Amino acid sequence: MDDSEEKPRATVHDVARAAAVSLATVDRVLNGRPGVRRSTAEKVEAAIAALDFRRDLSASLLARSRDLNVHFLIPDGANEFMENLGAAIRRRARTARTERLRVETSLLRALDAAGLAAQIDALSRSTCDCAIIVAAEDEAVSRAVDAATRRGIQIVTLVSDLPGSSRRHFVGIDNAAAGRTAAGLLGRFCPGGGKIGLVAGSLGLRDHADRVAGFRAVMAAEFPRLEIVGPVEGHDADDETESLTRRLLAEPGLVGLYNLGAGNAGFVTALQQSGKAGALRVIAHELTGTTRNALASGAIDVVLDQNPDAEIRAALAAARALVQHPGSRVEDHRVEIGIFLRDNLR
Amino acid sequence: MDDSEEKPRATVHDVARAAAVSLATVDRVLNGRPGVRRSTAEKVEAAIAALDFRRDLSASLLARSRDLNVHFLIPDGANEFMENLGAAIRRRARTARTERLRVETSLLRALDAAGLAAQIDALSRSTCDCAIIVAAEDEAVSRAVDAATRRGIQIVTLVSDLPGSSRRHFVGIDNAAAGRTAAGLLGRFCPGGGKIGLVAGSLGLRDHADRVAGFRAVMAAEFPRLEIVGPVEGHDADDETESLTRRLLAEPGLVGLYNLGAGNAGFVTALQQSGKAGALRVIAHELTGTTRNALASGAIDVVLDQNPDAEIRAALAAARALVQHPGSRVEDHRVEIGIFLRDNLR
DNA sequence: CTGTTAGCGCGTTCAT
DNA sequence: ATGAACGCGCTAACAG
Repeated sequence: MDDSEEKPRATVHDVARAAAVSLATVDRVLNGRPGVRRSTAEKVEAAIAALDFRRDLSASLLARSRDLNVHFLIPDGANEFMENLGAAIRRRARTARTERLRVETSLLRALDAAGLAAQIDALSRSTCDCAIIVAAEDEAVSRAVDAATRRGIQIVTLVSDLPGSSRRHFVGIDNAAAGRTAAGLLGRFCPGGGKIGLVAGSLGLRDHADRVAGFRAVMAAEFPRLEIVGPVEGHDADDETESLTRRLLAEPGLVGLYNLGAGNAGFVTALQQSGKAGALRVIAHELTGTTRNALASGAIDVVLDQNPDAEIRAALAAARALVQHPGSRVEDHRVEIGIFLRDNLR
Repeated sequence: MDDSEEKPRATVHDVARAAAVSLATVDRVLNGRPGVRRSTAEKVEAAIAALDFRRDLSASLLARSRDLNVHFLIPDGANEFMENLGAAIRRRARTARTERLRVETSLLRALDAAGLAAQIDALSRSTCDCAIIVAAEDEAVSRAVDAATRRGIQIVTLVSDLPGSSRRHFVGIDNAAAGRTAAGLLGRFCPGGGKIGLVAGSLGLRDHADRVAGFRAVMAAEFPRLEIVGPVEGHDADDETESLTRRLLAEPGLVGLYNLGAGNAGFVTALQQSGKAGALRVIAHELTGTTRNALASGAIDVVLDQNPDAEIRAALAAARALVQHPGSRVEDHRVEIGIFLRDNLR
């Protein structure tokens, strides 16, 4: 009825004995420090493999009387989502101290690639085991990531990926799936057919483009009676989003709206003022004060959300794993898309 | 730009010094072992509070050269959900060994309260720090939980709560919210009005009753044009659920179906054979092989899911916290309700 | 009842 | 290039 027996884990002592060397030598090999002959190193590697040795991270941190240092580099309050992300980090940071985890956060000007690259270059191995960054694709940033990796600092990308670089891990949602889901819901919400208005931030942003593509694919395949109007591009700014939304709302035969970008405040304002709030089926992204209120009032039906807490948790778990096994690859983590109606607001 | 400074954490040495006693005495107080005078213990407690001391769990486990022992007591393959839960435990158990966490699992006959109580009574403090149990409400089980708690074993309830007992923590979804969400979606799916059929396992089960209540509340408040038929009770058995569903499907004017219990295989069979699959809007619970296929084929529109991995993760986190701070209360953890269409299947 | 001490698995001087 | 010895925060066996 119970699980099987398990043998105790191998320790550095076991490895040292098996390789016929001292503990210090094993430690040097383990941490890639110099001062060990090629042949000796190989004996140790062999012993490690043979015994399936895995270092005990906790004991390691204890011995160094040092915490695991993780550094977040994220855009400053560019929008409510980033603010929520920051809040999630602070929440986690408090309980993290108990687990010998120390998280530092640097807020950077949004979209300042050069500044971000400089910050990454400034990271030192002695005060930072792993950096978790939110970055737009950029050549300078990729180079900084590569350099940091060579210095032994693990890099994890969050929310938006940096495919070309040597980042060790990505944490974020599947944006094409988010777009598909929005279409699946709106299609079922509007069985009578009609027009659906699309509001984006910028199609130059990878995540926005992915959402549009997913949305289009499902609409075309499953809901031929619905016609897509747009997308318009509000550049994630409230005022621009508001006026564009206002124009969309004037479209005759409009039955639904999908805002896949930020700028929700402007979006909701236009919706309320049109007098059509509640009569149209509406989907937006990210749970924030604005969207929560709109859910409660019925102006928005569904919010798709990338749960900041889940993303932070996944990123920190990845950080731990990477620091513990600097060699092995940790597979990317797609965070589940949160779907919220007023009925399941957390 | 960075976070504030933080002072190093207090250690047992600090506490011993502040209370003017030895380490051993501090340790005795910390672990509630006998052999300490009342007055001495109070001095130590005071010092602990004053220094905001928190024991280092890893160091503690290291010193005892012992893992954190967590014991799962769950129903055997009563249904696909429980199987998924078991699979999630096994998945987690593998990576857990690295973190000095040892998980043991006992599978029990479903709904055998006496058997469960006996298993709990058999738990020994020396081989089990925390038990995580899935239990229906029962007096004997509650008593066993209380006894175990007195023996120093932390008890966490999973999926279904045991409100009367001294269980230290509950992990599960908000079932009323799940019911509300189903209503919110079906209501929007069927703007033309009509009848919605309700299929339950048993209204004697707390979670099922909660779902029905939530569903009813939202339907009454927001969708007066929809009429509820049922609930019928299929007792989570496939054959019974199938015949009851078949009867519901004969109802004239039916536009939607909500199966809030198990027995999905029977439910889907009835649906397919009626020839109405795809024409009705349908919501069910728990992602399983059956429901995944039904989502893909279009027989089911939405599946509400309590993510087993998330529940296991939350339960283990609670176990850790409880063992680390046996005194303090850890607030219950409501797992988010997963909402899946064919478009965001993971 | 209370204190002393060795040691858990690992990292780190400091010798050799 | 390699090893011995001590300490990290905590527990436990043994003295007193």
